Amino acid sequence: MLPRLLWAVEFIVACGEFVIVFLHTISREAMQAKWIYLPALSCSFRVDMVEVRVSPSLEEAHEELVRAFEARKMVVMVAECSVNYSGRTGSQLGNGERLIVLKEDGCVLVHRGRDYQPVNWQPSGCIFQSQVEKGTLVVKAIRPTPLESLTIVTENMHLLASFHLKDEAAFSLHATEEDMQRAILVQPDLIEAGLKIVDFEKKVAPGFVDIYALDREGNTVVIEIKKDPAGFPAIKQLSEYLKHLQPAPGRRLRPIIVAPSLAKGAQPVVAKMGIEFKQLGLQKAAEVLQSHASSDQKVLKGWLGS
Amino acid sequence: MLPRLLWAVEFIVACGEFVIVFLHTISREAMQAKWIYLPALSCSFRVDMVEVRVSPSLEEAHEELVRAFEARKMVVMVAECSVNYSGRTGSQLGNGERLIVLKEDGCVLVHRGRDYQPVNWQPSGCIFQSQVEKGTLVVKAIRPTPLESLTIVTENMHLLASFHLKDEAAFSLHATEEDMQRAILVQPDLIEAGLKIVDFEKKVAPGFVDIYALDREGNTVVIEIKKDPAGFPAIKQLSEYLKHLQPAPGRRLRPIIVAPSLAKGAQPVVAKMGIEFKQLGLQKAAEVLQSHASSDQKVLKGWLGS
DNA sequence: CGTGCCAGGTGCCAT
DNA sequence: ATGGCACTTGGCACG
Repeated sequence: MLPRLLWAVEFIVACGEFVIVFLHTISREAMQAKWIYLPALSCSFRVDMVEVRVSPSLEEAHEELVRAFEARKMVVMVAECSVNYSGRTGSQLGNGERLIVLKEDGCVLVHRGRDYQPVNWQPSGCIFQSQVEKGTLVVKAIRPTPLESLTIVTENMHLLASFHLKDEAAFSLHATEEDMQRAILVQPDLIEAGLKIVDFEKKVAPGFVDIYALDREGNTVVIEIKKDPAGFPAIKQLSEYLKHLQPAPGRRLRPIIVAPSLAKGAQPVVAKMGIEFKQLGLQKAAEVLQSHASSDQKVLKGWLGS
Repeated sequence: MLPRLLWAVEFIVACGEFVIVFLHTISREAMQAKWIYLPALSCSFRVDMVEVRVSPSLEEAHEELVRAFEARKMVVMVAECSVNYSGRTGSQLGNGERLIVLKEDGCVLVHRGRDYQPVNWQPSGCIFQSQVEKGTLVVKAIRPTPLESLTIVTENMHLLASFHLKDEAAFSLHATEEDMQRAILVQPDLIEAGLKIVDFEKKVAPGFVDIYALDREGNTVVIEIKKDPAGFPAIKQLSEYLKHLQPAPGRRLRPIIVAPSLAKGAQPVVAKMGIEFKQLGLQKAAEVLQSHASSDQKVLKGWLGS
C-alpha cells in the first residue's frame, strides 16, 4: 500500500486498458516523480473513453491540447481565464473561472457559472491553436469566414478532460411549423373540404407563400402557417403576399392564417382585412402526420418531383 | 510504492486540502477497497475546486449529483444516455455519448460531439431531480413556466465533475446596434449637420422609432438603425412607423435608414419610397463613442433625465 | 457567397 | 405574463 503522506497524485490518465497515475514525492529533499500503471478494473468501463487531468501544469495542458486537436477529440476544461473576442464585433471578459468546451468540428463554448447561453463562443469550422506564453496558456480559435478570433488566456487549469463521443443516435423533434405544413399537404381537408393544393413555398415578390391552393369553387387560397399564436407580423406577411397575387378571372383571393390561435389584438384586424383564420396546433398536425406515416412519404415525393 | 498490478484506481476526489484516491484490489479472491488520503501538492492549486469521478457507478453518481444540487454546484458529465424533451414541443434522442452540463441557476445543456448548439437544453430556473431506476440513472430538469421537462436516462457514466465557478469579472461587448444609436445621440452630425435629436425609442403604434429628430429646416427625421446590411424587413419596419407619424405643418417627413450598407435589391425600393440611406458601421460608431468617452456620459445622462 | 425565414430560439426591457 | 426587438443570433434552403 502507498506510504501515507509521502506521495501526492499529480494527475490520472486513462490510456488503453491501463489507468496511469502520476505521483510526486512530497519530500522536497528528494523530489521525484513516478508513473504507475494499473489495469482497468471493470470490463464495462471503456477506460480509454475519457482522459482526465486534475490541475495540470499549463505545459502539460498545452501538450494534451495539441494531442487532442490532432486526434479531433472533444476537450472540456475548467480554468481560470480571461477571454477576448474580435470579429463581427468585439468583446472582453476579465479573469474568472469558466467551463470551456472545444468540439471536434471546431466550435468553442465558454460558459460561466450561470445562464443557458455561453458568454463567449465560436461556431463550427474554427482552427484551434494552443501555446504557452509568459506563464499563461493561450488558446485561440480562429474562424476564417467571417474572420473572427476568440482568445482564451488561462492562468490556472483546474480540470482538463479529452475524449471522443460515440454517438450515432437520431434526433427527432416533433411538431414544427414544417410539420404543420406537411400535415396540410397530406390532408388538405384540415383546412376545408375540397381544397386542392397547387404549390407550396411559392415564390412571390416579398418572400414565399407557405401554401398556395384552390378551393372547390376555384378561388385562390393563400395560406400562411404559424406554429405560435399569429400576431401582426403574420398578418403583415400575408397581406404583402396578397399584393403580388391575383385570383383566376371572376374568382376571389382567400387569405387564410393557420395557427393554434390568434394573438390578442389580431382578431379585429384579421376580420377587417378579410383574412380567414383556421385553428391548427402542433399536436393535431403531429397526429395527422402520424396517421399518414406511410402515405405522406409518397405525397411529399410527388410534390418534390413536380 | 504501489505493488504493480495489484490495485486499480476506481476514482479520484479532491476534498479539502487532500486528494483522495479510491483503490480496488484486482485479486478476485480477496476483493477489497481502500481510500488513500494524500496531501495536495501545490499551494496555487485550490484542491477543492473540482471534484472528479472517473467512471463512477450510477449509485455513486446519483449521490454526488444530489450533493451538488444541494450545494448549488455546477455539474459536468460525460455519459452514455438518451434524452427526452417534452414541453413547447417534444423531442427524442436515442442512446449515445454526450456532454451534459447542469448549472447552479438551474439550466441544462446536452451537447453532442459536434455543433455549436446543444441538442437538448433547458433554460435557467429548472428544478433538478436525480434517481436510480432499474439500473439507470434518471436526471430530470423541470421548468415550471412554461411547463416543460427534460429527462436524461444514463446507462453509463464516464466522467462526473462538480465544482463552483468563482467568476466576478465584467463582460463587455463592443459595437452593438445600441452603440450606433448612442453614437448618433452624442454626435448627430454623423447623419447631417444641424440635426437636432428630439427623442429616441419613441413609441408609435407598431413599435419603437430608433431616433426621432428635426433637421435644420424643421423637417421631421425618423431614423431606423441596423447594424447589418439593411434589407426589406428594415424598410417595412420604417415605412410602418411613417404611417403613424406626421411632420410639422408645411414640413416634410424624412425617413432615414442608418446601416453599414443596403441589401442587394433594397436600393431601388428605398429610392422609390423616398427613404434616405446614411452609411454608418459599428466600427465608426465605436470610434465616435471612444472620442466622446468623457462627454457622452453627460449627454446620455441628460437624455435619461429628460 | 448574400438574402430570407424559422427556432423548443434566448435575453432584455417595456406596459 | 405579453409584446416588441436585438443577437457575435445559429441554422437551412435557395438564387
